[in-house]
Amino acid sequence: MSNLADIIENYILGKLTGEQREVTILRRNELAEELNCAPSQISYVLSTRFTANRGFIVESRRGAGGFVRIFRAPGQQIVYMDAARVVSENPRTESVEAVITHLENHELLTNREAELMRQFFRLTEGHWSMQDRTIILRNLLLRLAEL
Amino acid sequence: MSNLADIIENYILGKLTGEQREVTILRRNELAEELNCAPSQISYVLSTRFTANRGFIVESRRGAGGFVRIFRAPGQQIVYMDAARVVSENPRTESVEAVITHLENHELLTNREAELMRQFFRLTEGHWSMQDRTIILRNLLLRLAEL
DNA sequence: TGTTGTTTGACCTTTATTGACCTTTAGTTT
DNA sequence: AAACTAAAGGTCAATAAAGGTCAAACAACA
Repeated sequence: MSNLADIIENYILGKLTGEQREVTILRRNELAEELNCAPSQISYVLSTRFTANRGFIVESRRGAGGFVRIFRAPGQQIVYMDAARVVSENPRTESVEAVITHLENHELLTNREAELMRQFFRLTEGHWSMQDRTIILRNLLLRLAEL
Repeated sequence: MSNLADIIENYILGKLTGEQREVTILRRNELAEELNCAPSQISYVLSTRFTANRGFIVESRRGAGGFVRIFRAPGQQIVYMDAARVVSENPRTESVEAVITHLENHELLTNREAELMRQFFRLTEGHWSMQDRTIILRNLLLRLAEL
C-alpha cells in the first residue's frame, strides 16, 4: 500500500476531504518536490485515479502560474442515468419537462443545454411517437453521463 | 491564483461587473503602475482574456489622452444564425459536422453542447430525411441565438 | 511467464512576463 | 499650416515557468 501512486492519491484525497471542501488546487511541481517524485508521476495519478468515472473533474493550466484543480463531482453519471431511466419509464411530456428542469436546477444541465433538449422535444412533437421521442432523450442523457 | 495576468484580469472584471456597468475605461500605463507591472502586460491580458470569443470588445486610442475601453459584447446571435443558414443550405452530414466543430472551436458551443447536437443528428439518422434532420439542427441553432 | 500497473526522464506545448522599439494622437511652436 | 514634441498605446521576440505526453524500464502478481 505504500507505493508512490497510492501516497499521492491519499495526499490529494486528504486535501479534498479533510477540509470538507469540494475543490482543491495544487501545483504539480511543488507537490512532486514535496513527495520526492517525478512531476509526471502526479499526472499519472491524476489520470488513473481522479477520473470522471470515479467522480472527479480535473482542470489545469500550463505555463507560468499554472495549476491543477480537482473537483469532486459525486456520482454525476448516476444522476444522468437515473434521469434517463425516469423518462423512458414515464414517457409523458410532463415527466420530460420535470426531469430536464430538475437537472437544470441541480446544475447538471446548463440553461443552454436544457433549452436544447426542450427544443428538440418540442420540434419532434407530431412527427414522432412519444415512445421514440423519449428514447432519443434517454440516449442524450446517457451520452451526457459519459462526458 | 497570484500570477499577474490573473490579478489584472480580476481587476478589470471587477471594474466591469462590480459597478453594474457594461463598459469600463482605463489607462494602460496608469494601471501598470498601480499593479507594478510592465504596460505590455496589460495588453497581453486584454488580448488573451478579453477576446471577442469570450464576449468582450476592446477599443483603444494611442497618443496623448489615450485610453482603453472594454465593452461586454452583445450576443453572438449572428454567428449562430449564420451557422443555421449554412446547415439548412447544405443539408449534408459533412456540413453539419463542420459547422458544429467550427462553433465548438470558436467557443460558441461547449464540448457538451456540441456533443448533444451531434447526438441529435446521429440518433435521427434512418428515421428522418436529411432535410428534416437539418431543419431540426437549424432550429436548435436559432434557439441558441436567442439565449 | 505474461500481464497489468508504476515510475522515471526526455522532450513538447502552453502560458506569462518583460523590454526594446514602433505608431498614433494631441498639443505647441514656428 | 507644418513641424516638432511629449504622451500615450501596440507589437514582437526572447525567456521563463509551468503542466502534458510518451516510451521505456521496472515491479507485482496471477
